[in-house]
Amino acid sequence: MSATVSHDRLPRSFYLRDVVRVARSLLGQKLVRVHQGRRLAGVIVETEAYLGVEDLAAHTVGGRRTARNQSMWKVGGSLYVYFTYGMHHCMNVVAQPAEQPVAVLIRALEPVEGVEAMRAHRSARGKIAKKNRLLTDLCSGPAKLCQALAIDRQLDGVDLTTSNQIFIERLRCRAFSRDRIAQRPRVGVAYAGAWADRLLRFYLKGNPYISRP
DNA sequence: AGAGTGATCATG
DNA sequence: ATGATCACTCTC
Repeated sequence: MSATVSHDRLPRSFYLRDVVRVARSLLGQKLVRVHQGRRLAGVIVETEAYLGVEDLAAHTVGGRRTARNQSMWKVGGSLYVYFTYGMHHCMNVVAQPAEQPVAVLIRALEPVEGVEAMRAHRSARGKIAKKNRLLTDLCSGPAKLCQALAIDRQLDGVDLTTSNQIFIERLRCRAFSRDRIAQRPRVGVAYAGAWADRLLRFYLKGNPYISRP
């Protein structure tokens, strides 16, 4: 046994639950990326739930199943990474059983391990905003955190319960209480009609690491 | 408020 | 094949 504290990896059963429940329960858990032998990690502070075939904002709306989004159809605990705007990657945690194409977009982290490597990754990509030298802006957006943790399509479809490259460790046994979680409309989905107004974005109230106030 | 950037997807 | 779109970020 190691003398250091070891945190349990979240088990399959965590991910098989209702996607909104998973989105709330992921707050406060630790996302770990092992990259070039180093741990890059951050505490999840902001998420969004995407509800599948009926959700006009989801990539799987209407039952769409394409080369890009096929990972969303996998079993809960799988990773879905997509590329957009010609330059950005975003990562999602798939929830519920296979063939139920729902997922949780990870929108922001509080960086806690490998911060200097994260900064290097963010700087390497063209210009880095001066404000991004601040710890609070290093992982304060879905594409920013993927850049910082070196997450791209190579990781699409991996199983978070077994992968050695990326996984989620349990820091909290219980989800935060309702009064500590803000519930807002999702970002960037104005096109989604009635679904644009649904309160499917979750973040820790008052947390300085979220993507926007 | 607008540019950047190219994969992706529905259409034909 | 083609063109519109895009679960974003940065700078103006």
